[in-house]
Amino acid sequence: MPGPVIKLDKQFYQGNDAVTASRLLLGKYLCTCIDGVYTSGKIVETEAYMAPEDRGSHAWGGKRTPRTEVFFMEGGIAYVYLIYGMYQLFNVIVNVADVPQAVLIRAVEPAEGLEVMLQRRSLEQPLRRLTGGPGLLTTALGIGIGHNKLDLSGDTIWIEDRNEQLDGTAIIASARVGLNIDEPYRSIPWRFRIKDNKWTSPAK
DNA sequence: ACTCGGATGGTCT
DNA sequence: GACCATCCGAGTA
Repeated sequence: MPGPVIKLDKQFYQGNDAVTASRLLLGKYLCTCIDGVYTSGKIVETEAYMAPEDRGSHAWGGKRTPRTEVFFMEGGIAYVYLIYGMYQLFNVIVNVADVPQAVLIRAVEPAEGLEVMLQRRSLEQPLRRLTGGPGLLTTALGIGIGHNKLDLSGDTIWIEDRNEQLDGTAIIASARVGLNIDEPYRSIPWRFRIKDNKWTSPAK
């Protein structure tokens, strides 16, 4: 018998480090209600950013700037930023205040609101590029820079546990994507994805 | 199947 | 002014 649907709360976000949360978020549902329009997707790929030690993180070394201040808030809020001038990437800040950790959501599998997502992505068919990539899923779900620092316990963007079973052996861990940094952080396997899922992002 | 380059703008030195 | 936690279309095969 399936259990109840539970919205992830402060307990979850503040009670896990980024690596643990990255694994636990696989199989959960990222949901948005933007301008009254509901869409959702099952999280199938994540990456952990473990500042202050992690050189791959924007908050590496505990660096505080206008952009990184969000990292030092309590877990359970959104960090959304612009990359390459055109893509908006969605992260979840986790762990307690002043421990600057985040989980990047890299891919979701479309769940509800398919027509709206297709429209937002200007696609006719649900191809992998509908939601298979960090800059794509935000477009499909209607997430943007304006949602930076948004509290995920509200009713605009949130994550649900629908109590679906996820076998631990079905998780693939590998090196994170696109980081030009020194070892060991270049190669640490902090990218996680559900094995054999067609919606995971194309990058190696 | 793959490799390559262009688009585009905030952030930090 | 260099660097990006990216994506897509064009070219080659």
